[in-house]
Amino acid sequence: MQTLWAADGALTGRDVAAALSRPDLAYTTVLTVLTRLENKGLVRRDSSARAHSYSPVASREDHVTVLMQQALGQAGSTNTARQAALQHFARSMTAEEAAALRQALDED
Amino acid sequence: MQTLWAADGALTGRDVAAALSRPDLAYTTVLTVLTRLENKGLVRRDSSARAHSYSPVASREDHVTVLMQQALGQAGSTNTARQAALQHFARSMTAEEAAALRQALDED
DNA sequence: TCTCTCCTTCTACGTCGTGTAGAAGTTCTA
DNA sequence: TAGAACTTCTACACGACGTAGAAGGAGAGA
Repeated sequence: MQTLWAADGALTGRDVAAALSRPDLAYTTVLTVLTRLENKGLVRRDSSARAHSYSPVASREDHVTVLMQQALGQAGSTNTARQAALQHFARSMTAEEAAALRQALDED
Repeated sequence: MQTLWAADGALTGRDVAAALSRPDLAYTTVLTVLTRLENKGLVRRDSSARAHSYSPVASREDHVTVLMQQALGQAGSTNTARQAALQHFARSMTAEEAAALRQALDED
């Protein structure tokens, strides 16, 4: 679903349908999905032009961050629970990811 | 749903129903949910005794880690995409969380 | 101006996950 | 042997999602 968001920038419904890896999909299907994404607040619509154009509300990175925070929320609300979960997560990462994360933490 | 897993250890269906914060729930409802969790591989069942007992397959921390990795997967498959997402995530954390994560990374 | 084309909006249908639970069948136990 | 405790089967409502057709409005060229 969000796969379409790889093509970033403001796109019209027709553009999105064309950029999609699924040419068989009906145009109205794409529109419906875009409308639902808009209702969920993931996408913003510009209705000024005749062909409405859609753009992502948040960057992909921001979106992933929200998802990760939600996942972390499953650990519980206490600090210790969250920290324990983070420790497990840290051990699950590849070396490159760990390095990138460490660097980001140091930059602060 | 997973709220029940706060009470850890192997519990029988009756135990789970009792430990639940919702006394109004029918016993069979709890059983159904447990069976579904088992089908999803989140819970293991021991059918040796008459009253089957259920225990979590993975610790809460492991489960959260899987969820976080899935979320991270939304960033894309390339290293740069994942690292960018991790950097955003790092900035979204509280100071305590960042400290815990840093420590876990250092322990390695 | 009229007609064709493009675009949006409305409505709909099947499927799946989930919350909830009753009915029926099975097995201990007093 | 009867009752209690358990499991299993089946079911229903509901919301999210994927998919798409029908209808109606507006711009553009003849």
